[in-house]
Amino acid sequence: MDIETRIRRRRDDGSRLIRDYEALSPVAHVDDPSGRGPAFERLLDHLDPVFDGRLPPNGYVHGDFGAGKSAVVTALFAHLTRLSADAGAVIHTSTRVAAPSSPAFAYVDLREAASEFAVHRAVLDAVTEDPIPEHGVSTADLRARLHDRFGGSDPGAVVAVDHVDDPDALGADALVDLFAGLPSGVSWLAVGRGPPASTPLTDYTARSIRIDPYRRRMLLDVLMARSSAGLARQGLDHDLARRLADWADGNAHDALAALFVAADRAEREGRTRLTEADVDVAIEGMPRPSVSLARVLTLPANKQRVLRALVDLDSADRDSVTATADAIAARPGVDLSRGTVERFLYELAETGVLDRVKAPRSGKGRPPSRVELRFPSAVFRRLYDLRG
DNA sequence: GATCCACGGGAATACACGGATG
DNA sequence: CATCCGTGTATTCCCGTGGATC
Repeated sequence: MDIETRIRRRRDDGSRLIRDYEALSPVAHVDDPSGRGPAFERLLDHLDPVFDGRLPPNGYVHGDFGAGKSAVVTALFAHLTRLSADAGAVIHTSTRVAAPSSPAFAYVDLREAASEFAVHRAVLDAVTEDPIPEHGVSTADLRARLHDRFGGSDPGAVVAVDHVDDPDALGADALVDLFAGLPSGVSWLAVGRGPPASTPLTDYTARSIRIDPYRRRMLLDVLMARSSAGLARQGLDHDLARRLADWADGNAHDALAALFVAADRAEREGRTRLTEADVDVAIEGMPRPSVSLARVLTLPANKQRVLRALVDLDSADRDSVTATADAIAARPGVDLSRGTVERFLYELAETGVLDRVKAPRSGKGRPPSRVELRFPSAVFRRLYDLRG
């Protein structure tokens, strides 16, 4: 916990249950994910060559939703980046005075880098200090810069590429092409949910590393750690945590999301401790399978705006996609055309952020469908509003 | 002037149904 | 009875335009 957080918590009055939303957020990854030691070890084994200044081969990290893949990989790459910076090993300007002596590290989230251009840009941005333009320069141009940097005697870079099988991300074929176009001095570590056999990427990897789902005991630790960081003292009873952990069945995302919903409910009702009912209602209302809130919160701004309006709609306005689009487009703050909102809704359903269910037909023509959320609305609402 | 990308708009296609047709 | 057709919606698909930035 950093100093600012400590001060903020000290200042909070004792009557509030939720002290720190960020600490409860299923989207936030902590610096040192508890209980993932073995996964760290296996990743370090894979990356071992970098400690001799050499490049490891390409790899693929896989595991179920909520197993902690992103948590482990982001934490590990953050540490490695820091270490190599501290060691002065990396000097990354285009006019560098000394050549670095060991590989650089970059973490790229395909949810945020949604095009070939954006991926190239993200890699460059991570390994250089120079600002990289966002416009006015072609993708080929950026690729050329990467070749300039990593084509020759430079020790190269290891790039973690997260969420390779995200429905909104570049497709597998595009990724294969993209990786093939990278200079030989770049080694990649793809991260996805699917087993190795499910992606053509593994045709180009030397190793696959599986991250197992959280064991019950570990998930319990995660819940207790997060609630002690984010809730009032004694806010979460051990038995209730166990109940959440049992229900979540190894999925840390869902466990934390449910905890968040339960805490939100308790707080709204003025309590300073979670009750069994809070947890029951939260679990009851969790869509399963759910879509990652991190995914929802990295959607393009206007799509999030549409979703933000959607979660506040009365059910009366949600009888059909058309009606929903009308209601959303009419809201202040959403200045998209009705047609665009409607298209967004279809697209969001297509990629699994929303669900389309048959609605009772109302008169003539093709029967309409209705959209339902695949994520807990309370969590999205809070986190979205928190970000202003 | 170049580049990327989000929007808007609308054409094309799919679907459901009832009635007409063979 | 099986099929086709017309009508009214729903859904998908595609592409030109323009803003923002370099």
